[in-house]
Amino acid sequence: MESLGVRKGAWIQEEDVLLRKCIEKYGEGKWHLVPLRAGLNRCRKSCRLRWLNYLKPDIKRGEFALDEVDLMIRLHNLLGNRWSLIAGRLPGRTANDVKNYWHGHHLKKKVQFQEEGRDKPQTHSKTKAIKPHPHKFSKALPKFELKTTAVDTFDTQVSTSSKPSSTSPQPNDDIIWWESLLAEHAQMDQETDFSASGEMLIASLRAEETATQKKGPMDGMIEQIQGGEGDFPFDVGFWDTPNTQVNHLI
DNA sequence: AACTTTAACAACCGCTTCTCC
DNA sequence: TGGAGAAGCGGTTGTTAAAGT
Repeated sequence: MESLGVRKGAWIQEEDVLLRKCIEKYGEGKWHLVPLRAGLNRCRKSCRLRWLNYLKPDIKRGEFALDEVDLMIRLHNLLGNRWSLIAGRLPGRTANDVKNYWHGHHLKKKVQFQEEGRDKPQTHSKTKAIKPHPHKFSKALPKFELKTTAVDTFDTQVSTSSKPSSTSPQPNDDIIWWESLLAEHAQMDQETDFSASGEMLIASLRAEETATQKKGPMDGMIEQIQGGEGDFPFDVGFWDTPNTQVNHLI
């Protein structure tokens, strides 16, 4: 329960200053303490969102670049409306930014294309999304236990793929499973450029696995797919020239 | 006035921690 | 001491209101 009588609506500059000072002093996290520490009459979630979507120093503002849009479309095609995961692969962009852009710009263009009877833009009429693994893993969960639940039709198709056993994790089994899963997905996308998405992910995962042998294959992948801010090929130039750098990986 | 853009809220979910038995 | 349920928290996403053009 949030305390009664908390302020709502647009933030004023004074509040921003208080919040910024508080985060600078105590760091991110412990959001339930932030209103108290900052002396703000706001609920914890309001403070958190204000920081993450607006005040955080590394937030990139302004128009989305073409390569960002391209990557966004690819990831949306792969993941569905998992805005936080998509934003995690777009440095400086927040889930809110991505979501707003998608609704404000991308869907509008999509409708425009359809109305003009032109070739469909780079999106699908029906998203076939891969539901990523849980954002956090319970300590009680076996290391390789996957918890995939159906998102829409795609997941039911995917469920027919033989998933690696959680009880006997074999090296590469998870990669192989993802490989076939993404290959299925890529096949559905053959008429578009998005077929590269799955291969990009697989190539990245393999590279990641090689680079971090000390980790299990899924560890690296999960971290990446969860949208962490670690080093990931997606962020370092793989996508600078969409659709052109994929070939050398194949 | 209509449309677009964007910040913020509300609802929901999953996980962790706490409390009780 | 361990299990079950409740409560709290952080995080995500859909929606909407307000500001801007």
